Amino acid sequence: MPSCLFSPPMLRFAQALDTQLRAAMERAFPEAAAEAIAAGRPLDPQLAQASKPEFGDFQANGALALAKPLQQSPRQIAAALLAELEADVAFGALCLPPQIAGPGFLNLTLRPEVLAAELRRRLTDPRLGVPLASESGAGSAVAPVIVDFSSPNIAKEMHVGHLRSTIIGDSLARVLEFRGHPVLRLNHVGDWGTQFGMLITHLKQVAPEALTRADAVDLGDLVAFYRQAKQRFDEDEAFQATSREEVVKLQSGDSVSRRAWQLLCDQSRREFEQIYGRLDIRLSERGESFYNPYLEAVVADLEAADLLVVDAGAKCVFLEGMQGKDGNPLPLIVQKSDGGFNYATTDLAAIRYRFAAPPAGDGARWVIYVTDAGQANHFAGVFQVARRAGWIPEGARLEHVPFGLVQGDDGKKLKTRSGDTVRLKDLLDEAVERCEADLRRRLVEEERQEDDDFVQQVATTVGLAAVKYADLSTNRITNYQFSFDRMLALQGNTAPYLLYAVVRIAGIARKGGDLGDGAATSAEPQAVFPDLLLFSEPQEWALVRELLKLDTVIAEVEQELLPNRLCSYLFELSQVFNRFYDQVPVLKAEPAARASRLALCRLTADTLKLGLGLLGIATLERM
RNA sequence: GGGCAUGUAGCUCAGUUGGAUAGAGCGUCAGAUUCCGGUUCUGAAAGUCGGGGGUUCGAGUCCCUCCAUGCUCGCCA
Repeated sequence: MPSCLFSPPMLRFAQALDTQLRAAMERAFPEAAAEAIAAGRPLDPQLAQASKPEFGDFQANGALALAKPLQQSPRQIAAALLAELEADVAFGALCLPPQIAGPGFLNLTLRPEVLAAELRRRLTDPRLGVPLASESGAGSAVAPVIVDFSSPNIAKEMHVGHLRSTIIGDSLARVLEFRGHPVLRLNHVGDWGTQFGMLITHLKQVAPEALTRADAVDLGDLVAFYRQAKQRFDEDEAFQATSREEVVKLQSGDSVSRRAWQLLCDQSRREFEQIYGRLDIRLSERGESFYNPYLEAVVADLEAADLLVVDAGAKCVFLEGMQGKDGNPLPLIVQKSDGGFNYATTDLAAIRYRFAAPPAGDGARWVIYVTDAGQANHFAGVFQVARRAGWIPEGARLEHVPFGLVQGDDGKKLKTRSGDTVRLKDLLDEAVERCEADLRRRLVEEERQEDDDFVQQVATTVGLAAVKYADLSTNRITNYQFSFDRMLALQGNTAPYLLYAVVRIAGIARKGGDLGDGAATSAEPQAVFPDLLLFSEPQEWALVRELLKLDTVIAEVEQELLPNRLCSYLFELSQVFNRFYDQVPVLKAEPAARASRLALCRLTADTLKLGLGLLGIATLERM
């Protein structure tokens, strides 16, 4: 593992310290260091974020691992390292004298003036210290990253299952975009395949107008027709045969079928767009049908690579290291015995196209699939075949980003009382309605007067924020229990709690605190805040340290593709800020302290807004 | 039966290359408030990290095994 992957706070300092520690180790133990380098495993100081605040900012654990090979006690080794570090002028400029603690940990604390200067620098940095990917030297940032997410099915309504993919995918795309990657957000909608054959066949018989006129039926009707069609398909062999013929017609470009299909897609698309609009999500639609022209080439490629086997009439690739029910090798079917293609073929065509160099493809170097964990096997198989076919360029990343189920209070898959799947639209509506009711109750209690626009605006923002935040704040791989009561709670790790911290800071600005944030009366931050920020209270230092962690957290989210890490950080930042706000006066402080404290407020608000923005969550000035 | 994932406080969940006494929120109990919005803050109780074995100076984290739960396993997507 390269050393740039560790994740203590403040990447820049961490990298400097890591270098200094390595040099110190080489000076302290030249023979062991030389041997280690010769063996291809240079001595590692094991620099990490301090596990507790009282241990400082960083800790180096390397001494413990060296005890055995060096035949010395860990504390002795730590002492030798410490002596070398104290002779290093650059280290002394960065850190206070290190402490040896416990069995042999070396605790490092950054100098207050170093922290204050870094904080001051961030006040004038719109990126808040987060480097662009191109600046951190991580490969070429020109090749697009493709995030494949949301992917609802035509003629079906979006439900909670699409919620997670949509929200997680959007957040990951935002983080990657912020880091400067060109991101292609692809909506791989289910707009192709057998279901259209049966739907069109059914509609031709019972509601032909739906296939020739836009708006003849709404999505709700379509969903009902879809159910009926599915039922007939399962029961009626003649219907099945007609449906299959219809699929063939559609796939071969028959104009009547094609037009009917187009109308169905348009109808669904309007519905999807409403949801995406509400959730502030941008997506480029590129459905399964897009890859139709490439399906035969996929099979031909696999044939040429000598991977295809015909088994029971179907063309398949047998997967390495995967077994089916009876212990037989597991095939990935790319062409059915009736000559038709299935979803594996489409997914293979998509991978092939996405990695292919333009203009024949997207030229991606990194492709991310955000789908539920139940598809892990499917993607493992598809990815394996794509690799063996040679479609994945050297050094490219191809990964499935799985997520768990949304469950109800009973721990089972979320359903309505009547047992149906929960429509996404209804779920969002309920969140906003509950927020509004709660807000109106509070307004009465606090005897506040607000107009309807304000109430609507706040309820919508908070309601949608709560839904998104609840989804993003748990580790995506585990199932999570959906609960309006928990996600809308005003305290705890919830969207409202975070939003309230932003509101408090806006309150300080309204009461006369100049945050230098571009309001008509304020000048640039350079003029508003002193060059030297002065902090005295422990609550201030805690906030300084928390604020400076942002760059590390973003790097971690990008590496692990785990938005919940960002949520945890923003929650902790809000807690540290609330402690500061509660215990340290800002507006009533002495002028020198006041300016520095306003700077903390300003950077806290900026950090929360930026972080929530990366989660796709809007903030408010009042609530 | 095979594969993958999950199992941490009463509940919902974190836990970053293996590191110091396992963390948070809710709930419970006990406190704070002339103050920038109390949607706040301080503190306490609460754990055999599913069980067992192993590797290691050190294991919630890695390995083996067993148990429980969920998902998945050739022509749906």
